[in-house]
Amino acid sequence: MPELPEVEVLRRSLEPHLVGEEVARVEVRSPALREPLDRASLDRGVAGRRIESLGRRAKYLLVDLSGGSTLAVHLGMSGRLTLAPADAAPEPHEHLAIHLASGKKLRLRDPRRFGLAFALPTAELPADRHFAHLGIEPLSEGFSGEALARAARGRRGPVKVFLMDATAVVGVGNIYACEALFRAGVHPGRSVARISRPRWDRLADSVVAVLSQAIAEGGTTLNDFRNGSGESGYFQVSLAVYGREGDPCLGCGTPVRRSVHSNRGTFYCPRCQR
DNA sequence: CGTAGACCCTGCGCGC
DNA sequence: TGCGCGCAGGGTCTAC
Repeated sequence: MPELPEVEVLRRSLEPHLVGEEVARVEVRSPALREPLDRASLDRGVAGRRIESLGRRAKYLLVDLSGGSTLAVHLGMSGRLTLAPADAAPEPHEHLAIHLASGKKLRLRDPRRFGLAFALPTAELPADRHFAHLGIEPLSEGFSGEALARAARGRRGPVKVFLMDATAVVGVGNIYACEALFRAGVHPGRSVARISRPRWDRLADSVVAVLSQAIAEGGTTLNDFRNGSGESGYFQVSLAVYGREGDPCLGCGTPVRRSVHSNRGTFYCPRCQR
């Protein structure tokens, strides 16, 4: 489910339910995620603490806890984080449950197990190996065509791969990379070395527009977390090219084409995107 | 040193 | 209907 907009929608929808809650206990049901869940570290850094706020960095959801501790959760490809009554039967692939003193539990389900969850002292977060290498936040003040051009300097390869490279820009995954490139009229296979400044400007604008719109649209359907259904607004988002191979381009009617970049499907209009 | 590709894992939808 | 195949929104590691 998660690129930046999905994580941001999740953050906003969970926050009012979680802030002020106290963590009663941490239940590690199955530790086998991308990195094994560390029961002792989660106990130390999460159990018994109060949730103060929810943040986000890249595609990580950050649960800030009392005493200067942070719980970081990454949903990978198939992760779902939902609220449920504490006595609700565990779902299949429910790896972790954060039990709250109020009688609810925050549960992490992740069939493909590409996700992560770990605790760390908040002060150590910037230097932590999961975060230290991350690039610019696309919805932050400093993001612009100039910032993109600067990040791309000295790099090669297709611009689509660059947009999805978290050491350059964070939060842009496969869907929104395709959508932003379509909106900007830029061919996904174009080399980053051959992107003019006006194109970088258009690309930056498109990335911001696509992510913002997705957040806004996801935000219209975010009552799910009360009933724990786990659905998000994801499929409500109107996609222009992603998943539309062979269907007419919304701009010119040319069939949308699919190619592959670093093992990820790429959707684009061969006529509108150059 | 970058960059391209393989790989981690399970589930689902499609074509036969 | 049943089954095998390809594909899936993540990141990282290795071989060039």
